Amino acid sequence: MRLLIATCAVDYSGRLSAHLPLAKRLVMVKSDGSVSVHSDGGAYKPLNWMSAPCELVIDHQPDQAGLAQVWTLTNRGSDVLRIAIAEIISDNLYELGNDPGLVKDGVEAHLQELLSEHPERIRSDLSLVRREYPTAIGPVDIMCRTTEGGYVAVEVKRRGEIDGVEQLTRYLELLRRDPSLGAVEGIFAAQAIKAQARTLAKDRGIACVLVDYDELRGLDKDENRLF
Amino acid sequence: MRLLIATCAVDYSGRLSAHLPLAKRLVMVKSDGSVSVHSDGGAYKPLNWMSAPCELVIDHQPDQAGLAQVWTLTNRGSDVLRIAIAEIISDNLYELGNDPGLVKDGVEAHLQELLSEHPERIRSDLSLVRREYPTAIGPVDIMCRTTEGGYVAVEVKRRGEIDGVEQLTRYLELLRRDPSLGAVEGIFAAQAIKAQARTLAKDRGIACVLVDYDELRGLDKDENRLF
DNA sequence: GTGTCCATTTCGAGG
DNA sequence: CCTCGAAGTGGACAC
Repeated sequence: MRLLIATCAVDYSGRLSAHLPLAKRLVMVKSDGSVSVHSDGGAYKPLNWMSAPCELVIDHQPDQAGLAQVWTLTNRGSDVLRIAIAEIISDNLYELGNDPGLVKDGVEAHLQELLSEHPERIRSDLSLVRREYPTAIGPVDIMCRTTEGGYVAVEVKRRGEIDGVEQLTRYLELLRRDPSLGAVEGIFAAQAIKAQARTLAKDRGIACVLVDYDELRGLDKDENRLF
Repeated sequence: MRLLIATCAVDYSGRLSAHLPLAKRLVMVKSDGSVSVHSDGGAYKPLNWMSAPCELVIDHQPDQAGLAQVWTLTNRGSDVLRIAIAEIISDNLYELGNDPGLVKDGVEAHLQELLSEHPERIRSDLSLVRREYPTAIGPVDIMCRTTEGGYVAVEVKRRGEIDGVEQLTRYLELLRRDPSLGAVEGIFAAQAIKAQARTLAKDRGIACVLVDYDELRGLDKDENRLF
């Protein structure tokens, strides 16, 4: 990784056009060739960048007065990132090696997995038909049956928002056209559900269920302990 | 901005749990207090981070053997980022000052602006009623009338995807309940429209129109040249 | 402050 | 390889 602190102006032309006037910034060049230009504020997102794969050409003798170097980055598309460097304050190269990578826990996939193993936690009368129940417009997260024999389509989200309700509505529309299923209920299950999503769900006759990830995980662990 | 190259392990606990085993990485501390941990690959997104506002506490005498420092970052929520530093390879502080900021051109707002100035480019029989036409559930991007006097609601997207069709559908549902408008058509306009979005739009009786930003911008420039 | 929607989204999984 | 959905999305703007 190469870390350059420099006074520079940046122009990007591609999916949009963007310009950065001359100022002191960090230019990060990763070993895969990708480049990002950071200011000393804002979140982690750089002001400008070029993702790998891309090609870097450095002009050490730019025509324009006052410029030390001009970097031109291009990729397969028509994107061009041009970094005009007036002054280099520092320039360091580090050998970091490959990163062993991030381990995540607690994303939607885990929630869906735990809920499908404990459908009674969604509603006491439910049993699992299958996860990722296929339909023409995409898979229903969890398909269940009630003790009465009716079908229940469950949409799982970490955060319940309006688009999740829309998604479940589309599935229900389709499933209810299938005469082999009979009546199909809809349940929207999430760790937190926004008021507007809750309102829309109610309007559509969809039940909302709040789920507790930590509790579900605990349940799972307790069960495994029995063996 | 402080740039630290260090062998470190990272743990995040908050909206999810994540762990990074010991490896050499870049730790970037911005002047607003935010911290991000970067590997030497991937896109610009860091492996882990803590956004401002947050608080950093450094333990210079950690109990655990082999650790030089332990950084603990906390924010208002219950998020905790812990960076266990085994070895510091380099540590530099730079004074970058405030960034003058980015100037962008070509985002959805510009597309909407250009289209509302040239509604005939959406469909030849259209004239503008108004941009951001207000409804109870949010503004319609562009509202037009036909030469016949019918209304047409236009949803503008840079990239046409399924949620854009859903959004327009909600607007149309509402607008069609308004007896003062009469029949209301829907048009989905975008620089590119995905197959699934196109299919859903067709199913909903919504027309799709592809627009060329460069051509529109050219049109706009030509027109201005006349004066 | 809250809610909504865009983004050069990035990232990962699945076909 | 592309397509699709999730994200600790972040950020901007309206209400």
